[in-house]
Amino acid sequence: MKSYHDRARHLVAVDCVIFGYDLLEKEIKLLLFKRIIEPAKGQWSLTGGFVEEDESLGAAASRILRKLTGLESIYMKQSYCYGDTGRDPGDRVISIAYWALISIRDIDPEIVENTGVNWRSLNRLPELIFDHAEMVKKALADLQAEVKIAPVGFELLPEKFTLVHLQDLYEAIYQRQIDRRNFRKKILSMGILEKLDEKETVTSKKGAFYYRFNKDRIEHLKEDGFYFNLEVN
Amino acid sequence: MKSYHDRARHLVAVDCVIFGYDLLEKEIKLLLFKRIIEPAKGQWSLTGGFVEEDESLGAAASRILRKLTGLESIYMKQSYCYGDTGRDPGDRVISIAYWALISIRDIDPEIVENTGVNWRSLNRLPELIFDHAEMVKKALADLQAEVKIAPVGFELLPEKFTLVHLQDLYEAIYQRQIDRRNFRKKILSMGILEKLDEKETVTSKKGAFYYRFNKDRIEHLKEDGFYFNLEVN
DNA sequence: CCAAAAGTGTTCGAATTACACCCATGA
DNA sequence: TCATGGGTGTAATTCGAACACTTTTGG
Repeated sequence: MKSYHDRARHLVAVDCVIFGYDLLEKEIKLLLFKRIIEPAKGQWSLTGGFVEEDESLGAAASRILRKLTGLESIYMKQSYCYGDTGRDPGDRVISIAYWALISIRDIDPEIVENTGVNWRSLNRLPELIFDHAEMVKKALADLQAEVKIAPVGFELLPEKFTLVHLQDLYEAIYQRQIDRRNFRKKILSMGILEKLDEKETVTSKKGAFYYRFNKDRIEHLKEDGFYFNLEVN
Repeated sequence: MKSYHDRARHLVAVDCVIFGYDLLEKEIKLLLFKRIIEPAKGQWSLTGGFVEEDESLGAAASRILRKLTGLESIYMKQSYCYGDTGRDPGDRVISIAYWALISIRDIDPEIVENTGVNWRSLNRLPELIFDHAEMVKKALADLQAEVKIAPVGFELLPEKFTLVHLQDLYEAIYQRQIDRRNFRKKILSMGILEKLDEKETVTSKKGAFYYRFNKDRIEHLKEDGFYFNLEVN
Protein backbone atom coordinates (compact mmCIF):
# COMPACT_ATOMS: atom_id res chain seq x y z
CA MET A 1 0.00 0.00 0.00
CA LYS A 2 1.35 3.37 -0.98
CA SER A 3 -0.04 6.46 0.63
CA TYR A 4 1.43 9.92 0.05
CA HIS A 5 1.04 10.52 -3.66
CA ASP A 6 2.67 13.15 -5.77
CA ARG A 7 5.39 13.97 -3.34
CA ALA A 8 8.94 14.82 -4.29
CA ARG A 9 11.30 11.88 -4.05
CA HIS A 10 14.95 12.30 -3.29
CA LEU A 11 18.25 10.58 -3.73
CA VAL A 12 19.42 9.58 -0.29
CA ALA A 13 22.98 8.58 0.40
CA VAL A 14 25.01 7.44 3.34
CA ASP A 15 28.56 8.64 3.84
CA CYS A 16 30.86 6.86 6.26
CA VAL A 17 33.53 8.55 8.28
CA ILE A 18 35.64 5.54 9.09
CA PHE A 19 38.14 6.16 11.83
CA GLY A 20 40.86 3.58 12.15
CA TYR A 21 43.40 3.13 14.87
CA ASP A 22 46.75 1.49 14.49
CA LEU A 23 48.40 0.85 17.79
CA LEU A 24 51.85 0.89 16.28
CA GLU A 25 51.60 4.32 14.74
CA LYS A 26 49.44 5.66 17.56
CA GLU A 27 47.40 7.72 15.19
CA ILE A 28 43.79 7.94 14.11
CA LYS A 29 43.40 7.59 10.40
CA LEU A 30 40.57 8.04 8.01
CA LEU A 31 39.55 5.70 5.23
CA LEU A 32 39.23 7.75 2.06
CA PHE A 33 38.86 6.90 -1.53
CA LYS A 34 39.24 8.45 -4.93
CA ARG A 35 35.90 8.96 -6.61
CA ILE A 36 35.37 6.81 -9.64
CA ILE A 37 32.24 8.55 -10.89
CA GLU A 38 31.42 12.03 -12.00
CA PRO A 39 31.12 14.65 -10.71
CA ALA A 40 34.46 15.22 -9.00
CA LYS A 41 35.88 12.01 -10.38
CA GLY A 42 39.41 11.42 -9.13
CA GLN A 43 39.07 13.62 -6.07
CA TRP A 44 39.23 12.43 -2.48
CA SER A 45 36.01 11.59 -0.81
CA LEU A 46 34.50 9.75 2.09
CA THR A 47 33.16 6.33 1.32
CA GLY A 48 29.49 6.37 0.62
CA GLY A 49 26.65 5.04 -1.41
CA PHE A 50 22.98 5.43 -2.13
CA VAL A 51 20.33 4.03 0.14
CA GLU A 52 18.37 1.34 -1.63
CA GLU A 53 14.67 0.78 -1.91
CA ASP A 54 14.10 -1.49 1.06
CA GLU A 55 17.19 -0.81 3.04
CA SER A 56 17.37 0.95 6.37
CA LEU A 57 19.97 3.66 6.84
CA GLY A 58 22.01 1.63 9.27
CA ALA A 59 21.98 -1.30 6.88
CA ALA A 60 23.25 0.89 4.08
CA ALA A 61 26.06 2.18 6.25
CA SER A 62 26.98 -1.35 7.31
CA ARG A 63 26.93 -2.52 3.73
CA ILE A 64 29.38 0.17 2.71
CA LEU A 65 31.66 -0.53 5.64
CA ARG A 66 31.62 -4.23 4.98
CA LYS A 67 32.37 -3.82 1.31
CA LEU A 68 35.40 -1.69 2.00
CA THR A 69 36.86 -3.37 5.03
CA GLY A 70 35.28 -6.76 5.35
CA LEU A 71 34.22 -5.75 8.87
CA GLU A 72 31.07 -5.32 10.84
CA SER A 73 31.82 -2.49 13.20
CA ILE A 74 30.61 -2.60 16.73
CA TYR A 75 30.89 1.11 16.83
CA MET A 76 28.93 2.63 14.02
CA LYS A 77 26.77 5.60 14.83
CA GLN A 78 24.75 8.10 12.93
CA SER A 79 26.25 11.55 12.99
CA TYR A 80 24.23 14.09 11.06
CA CYS A 81 22.05 14.50 8.01
CA TYR A 82 23.27 16.90 5.32
CA GLY A 83 20.61 18.16 2.99
CA ASP A 84 21.46 21.52 1.51
CA THR A 85 20.20 21.68 -2.04
CA GLY A 86 23.50 22.55 -3.66
CA ARG A 87 25.81 20.33 -1.65
CA ASP A 88 26.39 17.84 -4.45
CA PRO A 89 26.72 19.49 -7.85
CA GLY A 90 25.65 16.27 -9.62
CA ASP A 91 22.13 16.28 -8.32
CA ARG A 92 20.22 17.06 -5.18
CA VAL A 93 21.35 14.38 -2.75
CA ILE A 94 20.47 14.14 0.92
CA SER A 95 23.23 12.41 2.78
CA ILE A 96 23.34 10.88 6.22
CA ALA A 97 26.80 10.70 7.73
CA TYR A 98 27.77 7.78 9.93
CA TRP A 99 31.00 7.28 11.77
CA ALA A 100 32.67 4.04 12.68
CA LEU A 101 35.70 3.20 14.69
CA ILE A 102 37.72 0.16 13.73
CA SER A 103 41.06 -1.37 14.34
CA ILE A 104 43.19 -1.01 11.22
CA ARG A 105 45.01 -4.22 11.97
CA ASP A 106 41.73 -6.16 11.70
CA ILE A 107 41.13 -5.18 8.11
CA ASP A 108 41.65 -7.52 5.25
CA PRO A 109 44.45 -5.77 3.32
CA GLU A 110 43.39 -7.40 0.11
CA ILE A 111 40.01 -5.76 0.21
CA VAL A 112 41.56 -2.39 0.86
CA GLU A 113 43.89 -2.93 -2.07
CA ASN A 114 41.11 -3.88 -4.46
CA THR A 115 38.68 -1.14 -3.58
CA GLY A 116 41.18 1.66 -4.01
CA VAL A 117 40.67 3.11 -0.60
CA ASN A 118 43.41 4.66 1.41
CA TRP A 119 44.22 5.32 5.05
CA ARG A 120 45.11 8.93 5.63
CA SER A 121 46.25 10.51 8.84
CA LEU A 122 43.62 12.70 10.41
CA ASN A 123 46.15 15.46 10.79
CA ARG A 124 47.20 15.49 7.17
CA LEU A 125 44.01 15.07 5.18
CA PRO A 126 43.83 15.93 1.51
CA GLU A 127 41.13 18.25 0.31
CA LEU A 128 37.77 16.52 0.28
CA ILE A 129 34.86 16.94 -2.06
CA PHE A 130 31.56 18.65 -1.32
CA ASP A 131 30.88 19.04 2.38
CA HIS A 132 32.91 16.02 3.40
CA ALA A 133 35.42 18.02 5.42
CA GLU A 134 32.53 19.29 7.49
CA MET A 135 31.30 15.74 7.96
CA VAL A 136 34.70 14.69 9.24
CA LYS A 137 34.89 17.58 11.65
CA LYS A 138 31.49 16.85 13.09
CA ALA A 139 32.08 13.11 13.26
CA LEU A 140 35.29 13.62 15.17
CA ALA A 141 33.45 15.80 17.66
CA ASP A 142 30.82 13.06 17.97
CA LEU A 143 33.48 10.45 18.55
CA GLN A 144 35.16 12.53 21.21
CA ALA A 145 31.85 13.04 22.94
CA GLU A 146 30.96 9.38 22.70
CA VAL A 147 34.26 8.33 24.16
CA LYS A 148 33.45 10.24 27.32
CA ILE A 149 30.28 8.33 27.97
CA ALA A 150 31.09 4.86 26.72
CA PRO A 151 34.10 2.58 26.73
CA VAL A 152 34.41 2.95 22.98
CA GLY A 153 38.13 2.63 22.73
CA PHE A 154 38.17 -0.79 24.28
CA GLU A 155 36.80 -2.29 21.10
CA LEU A 156 39.92 -1.25 19.27
CA LEU A 157 42.50 -3.06 21.28
CA PRO A 158 43.42 -6.72 21.25
CA GLU A 159 42.31 -9.00 24.06
CA LYS A 160 45.44 -8.23 26.04
CA PHE A 161 46.89 -4.75 26.09
CA THR A 162 49.03 -2.59 28.30
CA LEU A 163 48.01 0.62 29.99
CA VAL A 164 50.44 2.38 27.68
CA HIS A 165 48.52 1.07 24.67
CA LEU A 166 45.27 2.23 26.18
CA GLN A 167 46.61 5.67 26.93
CA ASP A 168 48.09 6.01 23.44
CA LEU A 169 44.66 5.28 22.04
CA TYR A 170 42.93 7.91 24.16
CA GLU A 171 45.57 10.44 23.29
CA ALA A 172 44.99 9.72 19.60
CA ILE A 173 41.27 10.22 19.96
CA TYR A 174 41.46 13.36 22.03
CA GLN A 175 44.42 14.57 20.05
CA ARG A 176 46.29 15.71 23.11
CA GLN A 177 48.65 14.52 25.79
CA ILE A 178 47.34 12.98 28.98
CA ASP A 179 49.22 12.78 32.25
CA ARG A 180 50.28 9.18 32.80
CA ARG A 181 49.65 9.07 36.53
CA ASN A 182 46.25 10.69 36.37
CA PHE A 183 45.18 8.47 33.52
CA ARG A 184 46.15 5.29 35.36
CA LYS A 185 44.61 6.45 38.58
CA LYS A 186 41.30 7.09 36.91
CA ILE A 187 41.07 4.06 34.71
CA LEU A 188 42.14 1.70 37.46
CA SER A 189 39.70 3.21 39.95
CA MET A 190 36.85 2.21 37.65
CA GLY A 191 37.58 -1.41 38.36
CA ILE A 192 36.98 -2.54 34.80
CA LEU A 193 40.48 -3.82 34.16
CA GLU A 194 42.08 -7.06 35.23
CA LYS A 195 45.82 -7.16 35.55
CA LEU A 196 47.44 -10.26 34.11
CA ASP A 197 50.68 -11.87 35.21
CA GLU A 198 52.09 -11.59 31.75
CA LYS A 199 54.18 -8.74 30.43
CA GLU A 200 54.60 -7.18 27.03
CA THR A 201 58.35 -6.93 26.43
CA VAL A 202 58.55 -5.72 22.86
CA THR A 203 58.66 -2.01 23.43
CA SER A 204 60.64 -1.92 26.65
CA LYS A 205 63.22 -3.88 28.51
CA LYS A 206 61.42 -3.68 31.77
CA GLY A 207 58.18 -4.83 30.18
CA ALA A 208 54.65 -3.59 30.81
CA PHE A 209 51.94 -5.66 32.40
CA TYR A 210 49.11 -6.79 30.23
CA TYR A 211 45.55 -6.03 31.23
CA ARG A 212 42.23 -7.37 30.08
CA PHE A 213 38.73 -5.90 30.21
CA ASN A 214 36.16 -7.15 32.59
CA LYS A 215 33.14 -7.07 30.30
CA ASP A 216 30.71 -8.21 32.96
CA ARG A 217 31.73 -5.33 35.13
CA ILE A 218 31.28 -2.86 32.29
CA GLU A 219 27.79 -4.18 31.56
CA HIS A 220 26.97 -3.91 35.23
CA LEU A 221 28.15 -0.33 35.45
CA LYS A 222 26.27 0.65 32.32
CA GLU A 223 23.04 -0.62 33.81
CA ASP A 224 23.58 1.66 36.78
CA GLY A 225 23.88 4.63 34.44
CA PHE A 226 27.62 4.78 34.83
CA TYR A 227 29.22 7.84 33.35
CA PHE A 228 32.40 6.74 31.72
CA ASN A 229 34.66 9.73 31.72
CA LEU A 230 38.34 9.47 30.94
CA GLU A 231 38.91 13.09 30.16
CA VAL A 232 41.73 13.66 32.61
CA ASN A 233 44.32 16.34 32.76
CA MET B 1 22.74 18.36 -15.03
CA LYS B 2 21.65 15.14 -13.41
CA SER B 3 24.22 12.53 -12.58
CA TYR B 4 23.40 9.34 -10.67
CA HIS B 5 20.88 7.57 -12.87
CA ASP B 6 18.65 4.69 -11.96
CA ARG B 7 18.97 5.12 -8.25
CA ALA B 8 16.19 4.60 -5.79
CA ARG B 9 14.44 7.78 -4.78
CA HIS B 10 12.83 8.22 -1.41
CA LEU B 11 10.18 10.20 0.32
CA VAL B 12 11.93 12.42 2.83
CA ALA B 13 10.09 14.13 5.63
CA VAL B 14 10.90 16.45 8.46
CA ASP B 15 9.27 16.01 11.87
CA CYS B 16 9.42 18.79 14.40
CA VAL B 17 9.60 18.23 18.12
CA ILE B 18 8.41 21.62 19.25
CA PHE B 19 9.06 22.28 22.91
CA GLY B 20 7.18 25.16 24.41
CA TYR B 21 7.58 26.78 27.76
CA ASP B 22 4.88 28.61 29.61
CA LEU B 23 6.23 30.52 32.53
CA LEU B 24 2.93 30.44 34.34
CA GLU B 25 2.53 26.70 34.36
CA LYS B 26 6.27 26.10 34.69
CA GLU B 27 6.13 23.15 32.40
CA ILE B 28 7.61 22.11 29.11
CA LYS B 29 4.93 21.21 26.60
CA LEU B 30 4.95 19.64 23.23
CA LEU B 31 3.06 20.81 20.18
CA LEU B 32 1.15 17.84 18.81
CA PHE B 33 -1.53 17.43 16.28
CA LYS B 34 -4.12 14.96 15.15
CA ARG B 35 -3.23 13.46 11.81
CA ILE B 36 -5.58 14.44 9.04
CA ILE B 37 -4.33 11.95 6.48
CA GLU B 38 -4.11 8.21 6.33
CA PRO B 39 -2.52 6.14 7.66
CA ALA B 40 -3.18 6.62 11.35
CA LYS B 41 -5.65 9.41 10.67
CA GLY B 42 -6.97 10.87 13.90
CA GLN B 43 -4.06 9.75 16.01
CA TRP B 44 -1.57 12.01 17.76
CA SER B 45 1.58 12.85 15.96
CA LEU B 46 4.44 15.28 15.81
CA THR B 47 4.12 18.04 13.28
CA GLY B 48 5.85 17.22 10.06
CA GLY B 49 5.86 17.40 6.33
CA PHE B 50 7.65 16.26 3.24
CA VAL B 51 10.81 17.89 2.02
CA GLU B 52 10.24 19.52 -1.33
CA GLU B 53 12.26 19.41 -4.49
CA ASP B 54 14.52 22.37 -4.00
CA GLU B 55 14.23 22.85 -0.31
CA SER B 56 16.95 22.30 2.24
CA LEU B 57 16.13 20.31 5.35
CA GLY B 58 16.39 23.28 7.64
CA ALA B 59 14.11 25.26 5.35
CA ALA B 60 11.51 22.51 5.47
CA ALA B 61 11.63 22.44 9.26
CA SER B 62 11.31 26.21 9.43
CA ARG B 63 8.41 26.16 7.02
CA ILE B 64 6.53 23.68 9.20
CA LEU B 65 7.25 25.60 12.36
CA ARG B 66 6.17 28.86 10.80
CA LYS B 67 2.96 27.40 9.44
CA LEU B 68 1.95 26.06 12.83
CA THR B 69 3.06 28.82 15.13
CA GLY B 70 3.71 31.87 13.01
CA LEU B 71 7.22 31.91 14.49
CA GLU B 72 10.76 31.71 13.31
CA SER B 73 12.56 29.89 16.08
CA ILE B 74 16.01 30.98 17.08
CA TYR B 75 16.56 27.56 18.51
CA MET B 76 15.88 24.94 15.93
CA LYS B 77 18.32 22.09 15.63
CA GLN B 78 18.54 18.85 13.82
CA SER B 79 18.21 15.87 16.08
CA TYR B 80 18.37 12.56 14.25
CA CYS B 81 17.44 10.87 11.02
CA TYR B 82 15.02 7.96 11.20
CA GLY B 83 15.06 5.61 8.28
CA ASP B 84 13.92 2.13 9.16
CA THR B 85 12.01 0.68 6.29
CA GLY B 86 8.88 -0.14 8.21
CA ARG B 87 8.62 2.91 10.38
CA ASP B 88 5.73 4.43 8.49
CA PRO B 89 3.18 1.86 7.36
CA GLY B 90 1.96 4.14 4.58
CA ASP B 91 5.16 4.00 2.57
CA ARG B 92 8.87 4.00 3.08
CA VAL B 93 9.63 7.44 4.46
CA ILE B 94 12.93 8.70 5.74
CA SER B 95 12.39 11.34 8.35
CA ILE B 96 14.71 13.88 9.86
CA ALA B 97 13.69 15.05 13.30
CA TYR B 98 14.29 18.64 14.36
CA TRP B 99 13.63 20.16 17.71
CA ALA B 100 12.73 23.73 18.47
CA LEU B 101 12.26 25.60 21.66
CA ILE B 102 9.76 28.43 21.75
CA SER B 103 7.89 30.51 24.19
CA ILE B 104 4.25 29.48 24.20
CA ARG B 105 3.12 32.98 25.01
CA ASP B 106 4.65 34.25 21.73
CA ILE B 107 2.46 32.11 19.55
CA ASP B 108 -0.43 33.46 17.63
CA PRO B 109 -3.37 31.63 19.26
CA GLU B 110 -5.45 31.97 16.12
CA ILE B 111 -2.98 29.96 14.10
CA VAL B 112 -2.90 27.24 16.72
CA GLU B 113 -6.68 27.19 16.71
CA ASN B 114 -6.93 26.89 12.96
CA THR B 115 -4.31 24.22 12.45
CA GLY B 116 -5.72 21.88 15.03
CA VAL B 117 -2.55 21.55 17.00
CA ASN B 118 -2.46 21.14 20.71
CA TRP B 119 -0.06 21.79 23.55
CA ARG B 120 0.45 18.71 25.69
CA SER B 121 2.47 18.41 28.86
CA LEU B 122 5.67 16.47 28.37
CA ASN B 123 4.85 14.38 31.41
CA ARG B 124 1.43 13.35 30.21
CA LEU B 125 1.78 12.67 26.52
CA PRO B 126 -0.79 10.67 24.61
CA GLU B 127 0.36 7.72 22.60
CA LEU B 128 2.13 8.85 19.46
CA ILE B 129 2.20 7.26 16.03
CA PHE B 130 5.10 5.42 14.46
CA ASP B 131 8.42 6.13 16.11
CA HIS B 132 7.44 9.60 17.28
CA ALA B 133 7.78 8.74 20.96
CA GLU B 134 11.36 7.79 20.31
CA MET B 135 11.89 11.08 18.49
CA VAL B 136 10.59 12.97 21.49
CA LYS B 137 12.81 11.09 23.88
CA LYS B 138 15.91 11.72 21.83
CA ALA B 139 15.05 15.35 21.20
CA LEU B 140 14.62 15.96 24.91
CA ALA B 141 18.03 14.47 25.55
CA ASP B 142 19.44 16.75 22.84
CA LEU B 143 17.79 19.75 24.41
CA GLN B 144 19.15 18.91 27.84
CA ALA B 145 22.63 18.53 26.40
CA GLU B 146 22.36 21.76 24.43
CA VAL B 147 21.24 23.67 27.46
CA LYS B 148 24.49 22.86 29.22
CA ILE B 149 26.62 24.42 26.53
CA ALA B 150 24.54 27.34 25.38
CA PRO B 151 22.29 29.92 27.01
CA VAL B 152 19.31 28.37 25.28
CA GLY B 153 16.76 29.09 27.91
CA PHE B 154 17.24 32.79 27.72
CA GLU B 155 15.42 32.88 24.42
CA LEU B 156 12.29 31.69 26.16
CA LEU B 157 11.86 34.44 28.67
CA PRO B 158 10.58 37.95 28.20
CA GLU B 159 12.95 40.88 28.20
CA LYS B 160 12.60 41.28 31.94
CA PHE B 161 12.41 38.24 34.19
CA THR B 162 13.14 37.27 37.75
CA LEU B 163 15.65 34.72 38.94
CA VAL B 164 12.73 32.62 40.06
CA HIS B 165 11.42 32.53 36.49
CA LEU B 166 14.81 31.54 35.20
CA GLN B 167 15.18 28.78 37.73
CA ASP B 168 11.68 27.47 37.05
CA LEU B 169 12.62 27.22 33.39
CA TYR B 170 15.77 25.27 34.06
CA GLU B 171 13.94 22.97 36.41
CA ALA B 172 11.38 22.31 33.70
CA ILE B 173 14.06 21.49 31.17
CA TYR B 174 16.10 19.28 33.44
CA GLN B 175 12.99 17.87 35.02
CA ARG B 176 14.40 18.09 38.50
CA GLN B 177 14.73 20.44 41.44
CA ILE B 178 17.67 22.79 41.74
CA ASP B 179 18.92 24.36 44.96
CA ARG B 180 18.00 28.00 44.96
CA ARG B 181 21.18 29.34 46.50
CA ASN B 182 23.49 27.33 44.31
CA PHE B 183 21.59 28.27 41.19
CA ARG B 184 21.77 31.96 41.96
CA LYS B 185 25.39 31.81 42.95
CA LYS B 186 26.30 30.18 39.68
CA ILE B 187 24.23 32.22 37.27
CA LEU B 188 25.19 35.50 38.91
CA SER B 189 28.87 34.61 38.90
CA MET B 190 28.75 34.36 35.13
CA GLY B 191 28.12 38.07 34.91
CA ILE B 192 25.60 37.82 32.13
CA LEU B 193 22.68 39.26 34.05
CA GLU B 194 21.88 42.85 34.86
CA LYS B 195 19.77 43.54 37.87
CA LEU B 196 17.07 46.16 37.34
CA ASP B 197 15.56 48.46 39.93
CA GLU B 198 12.11 47.21 39.16
CA LYS B 199 10.32 44.39 40.93
CA GLU B 200 7.80 41.82 39.84
CA THR B 201 5.02 41.91 42.46
CA VAL B 202 2.44 39.61 40.97
CA THR B 203 3.44 36.34 42.58
CA SER B 204 4.69 37.61 45.91
CA LYS B 205 4.10 40.42 48.31
CA LYS B 206 7.75 41.12 48.81
CA GLY B 207 8.37 41.21 45.10
CA ALA B 208 11.29 39.80 43.14
CA PHE B 209 13.82 41.89 41.27
CA TYR B 210 13.75 41.83 37.54
CA TYR B 211 16.87 40.98 35.61
CA ARG B 212 17.85 41.40 32.00
CA PHE B 213 20.41 39.62 29.86
CA ASN B 214 23.57 41.25 28.81
CA LYS B 215 23.73 39.99 25.24
CA ASP B 216 27.05 41.61 24.50
CA ARG B 217 28.63 39.80 27.38
CA ILE B 218 27.20 36.46 26.24
CA GLU B 219 28.58 37.01 22.74
CA HIS B 220 31.92 37.89 24.23
CA LEU B 221 32.03 34.78 26.39
CA LYS B 222 31.02 32.56 23.50
CA GLU B 223 33.93 33.81 21.46
CA ASP B 224 36.27 32.75 24.22
CA GLY B 225 34.87 29.22 24.08
CA PHE B 226 32.85 29.71 27.23
CA TYR B 227 31.27 26.57 28.56
CA PHE B 228 27.84 27.46 29.79
CA ASN B 229 27.00 24.95 32.46
CA LEU B 230 24.06 25.46 34.78
CA GLU B 231 23.80 21.93 35.95
CA VAL B 232 24.07 22.68 39.61
CA ASN B 233 23.14 20.65 42.60
C1' DC C 1 76.46 0.72 33.87
C1' DC C 2 73.37 3.20 31.43
C1' DA C 3 69.57 4.22 28.39
C1' DA C 4 64.76 3.64 27.91
C1' DA C 5 60.33 2.86 29.22
C1' DA C 6 57.19 1.45 33.24
C1' DG C 7 55.39 2.46 37.38
C1' DT C 8 53.98 5.04 41.46
C1' DG C 9 51.67 9.41 45.56
C1' DT C 10 50.96 13.69 47.25
C1' DT C 11 49.66 18.36 47.38
C1' DC C 12 46.88 22.26 45.95
C1' DG C 13 43.10 24.81 44.44
C1' DA C 14 38.62 25.02 42.43
C1' DA C 15 34.13 23.53 42.05
C1' DT C 16 30.18 21.35 43.84
C1' DT C 17 27.14 20.10 47.41
C1' DA C 18 24.49 20.46 51.49
C1' DC C 19 22.12 23.09 54.39
C1' DA C 20 18.67 27.02 57.50
C1' DC C 21 17.46 31.40 58.67
C1' DC C 22 15.98 36.36 57.96
C1' DC C 23 13.38 39.82 55.05
C1' DA C 24 9.59 42.44 53.10
C1' DT C 25 4.92 43.02 52.45
C1' DG C 26 -0.15 42.79 51.60
C1' DA C 27 -4.07 41.02 53.36
C1' DT D 1 0.48 39.70 62.86
C1' DC D 2 1.12 36.19 60.04
C1' DA D 3 1.46 33.68 55.81
C1' DT D 4 3.92 33.77 51.59
C1' DG D 5 7.57 33.75 48.66
C1' DG D 6 12.35 36.20 48.03
C1' DG D 7 16.82 36.48 49.30
C1' DT D 8 21.38 35.30 51.36
C1' DG D 9 26.52 32.64 53.27
C1' DT D 10 29.46 29.12 54.94
C1' DA D 11 31.55 24.74 55.84
C1' DA D 12 32.66 20.11 54.07
C1' DT D 13 33.75 17.38 50.41
C1' DT D 14 35.00 15.92 46.02
C1' DC D 15 37.41 16.22 41.78
C1' DG D 16 40.78 17.47 38.64
C1' DA D 17 45.52 19.40 37.85
C1' DA D 18 50.20 19.60 38.53
C1' DC D 19 54.26 17.53 39.33
C1' DA D 20 59.44 14.03 39.82
C1' DC D 21 61.59 10.24 41.26
C1' DT D 22 62.39 5.05 41.48
C1' DT D 23 62.35 0.50 39.19
C1' DT D 24 63.66 -2.94 35.86
C1' DT D 25 66.47 -4.93 32.52
C1' DG D 26 68.63 -5.77 27.94
C1' DG D 27 72.41 -4.35 25.52
